[in-house]
Amino acid sequence: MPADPVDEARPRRGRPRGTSARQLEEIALRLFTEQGFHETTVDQIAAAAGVSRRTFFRYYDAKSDVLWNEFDSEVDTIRELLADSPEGIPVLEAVRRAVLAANHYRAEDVPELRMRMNLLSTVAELAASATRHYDAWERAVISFVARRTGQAEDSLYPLAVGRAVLATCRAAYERWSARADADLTLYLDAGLRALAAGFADEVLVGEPGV
Amino acid sequence: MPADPVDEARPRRGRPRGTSARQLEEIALRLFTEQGFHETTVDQIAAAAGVSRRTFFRYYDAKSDVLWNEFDSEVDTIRELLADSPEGIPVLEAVRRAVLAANHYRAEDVPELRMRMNLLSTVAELAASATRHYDAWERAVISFVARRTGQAEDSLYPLAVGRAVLATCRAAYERWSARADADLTLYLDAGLRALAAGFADEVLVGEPGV
DNA sequence: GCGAGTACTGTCACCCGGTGACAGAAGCGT
DNA sequence: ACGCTTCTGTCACCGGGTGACAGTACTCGC
Repeated sequence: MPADPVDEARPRRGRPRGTSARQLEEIALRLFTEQGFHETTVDQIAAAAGVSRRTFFRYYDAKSDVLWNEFDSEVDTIRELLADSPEGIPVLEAVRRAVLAANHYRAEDVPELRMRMNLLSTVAELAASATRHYDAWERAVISFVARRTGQAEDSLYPLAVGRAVLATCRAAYERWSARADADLTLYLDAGLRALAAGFADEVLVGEPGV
Repeated sequence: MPADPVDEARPRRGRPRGTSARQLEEIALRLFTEQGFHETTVDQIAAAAGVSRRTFFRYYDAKSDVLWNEFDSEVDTIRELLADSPEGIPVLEAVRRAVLAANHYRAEDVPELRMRMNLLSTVAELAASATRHYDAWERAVISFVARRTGQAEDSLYPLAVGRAVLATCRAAYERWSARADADLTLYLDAGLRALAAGFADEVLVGEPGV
């Protein structure tokens, strides 16, 4: 995402924008759900927003980036929460708290969130694009673990923890978006607790309260 | 990968193949390391193999698939090892053993393996393509966990275990390909043991024996 | 109000990855 | 020799993504 440093105060200098990253995301989400990801061309999204194809690519580097707008901003939240985390508690416990705190959505945003996540986990190309966006997320955790354990960021354990935490969260996201039976944070909590317990056989026997 | 059911006995019916998936992989790996992934076009790979561009896409569905040839076959090994796993031992312990057993490479294959992994973890587009290939790997673990714990395959815990295991292995792969200081299996073993211990702070303090 | 600078926009041309259709090439069996 | 089968090359096309460049619509200083 090249520009768009948040919708600031009105008085800017040059020509005003013809659209916004957020508007493009909304339109894209609607078109994707209506007619499918592959069946929707960038031209269509751009046309629906009243801009040219070239302009679309000035807001997003790729067609598959258009649904990640909101998610990307969540990373900063997690990084801050981890930085403010108290010293005493175990690493995974701190991570769990930060993740849960960052994943509270307003009830009115939930339907859109579910739509987006359904697409992100269903369409192969979108799932592939996840890598790049989760990277920053992962690095936030990795840095935190490396700092807490006094290791280099390219050491095995910080790397493994960062990836495993992310993987667990993605499992929770997916489980949640597939069925509409419980709160997202409930799954995140259960998954991360199981991870911290080493996925011992005892904790694997039951589903979290449905 | 559409066709290529392993190089069978010679006497086949129609026109003989002009190349093989393996040869294309070797050529691609060489060109990618020499001049970069993006700088190498499919035309170049095909030309170096003496076939047309169209033929390349009959061996691989995408340019970014060309380095996954060997890896894809490894999945069957893991699935079999998990199926033959004794009943008594914990789930994660069984998974760890299967992964370690499936990841023994002949010393002469190691340089190529490292080249490939370097590219796969360095080039963004290749890292993104990993999703699809790891999927089968993940599902093997998920099925196993679901069977052992008596849960559905789309339940949270099997999903989380499968993803977390894979994530840990990827961390080990990456750590290994970045530096050439120890055996791959050593990192896999250390990572998976740490995962089974819930990444408790005590085990995170030291690097595995270097 | 008027020009200068600024920040965005559209148009155009181009490359490359990926696909469907179809004809041709090179082996097999009888 | 012939048909069948399997692989191949050529061609045409679509769509994602990019660089270059000109145009547009603002704000600011005067």
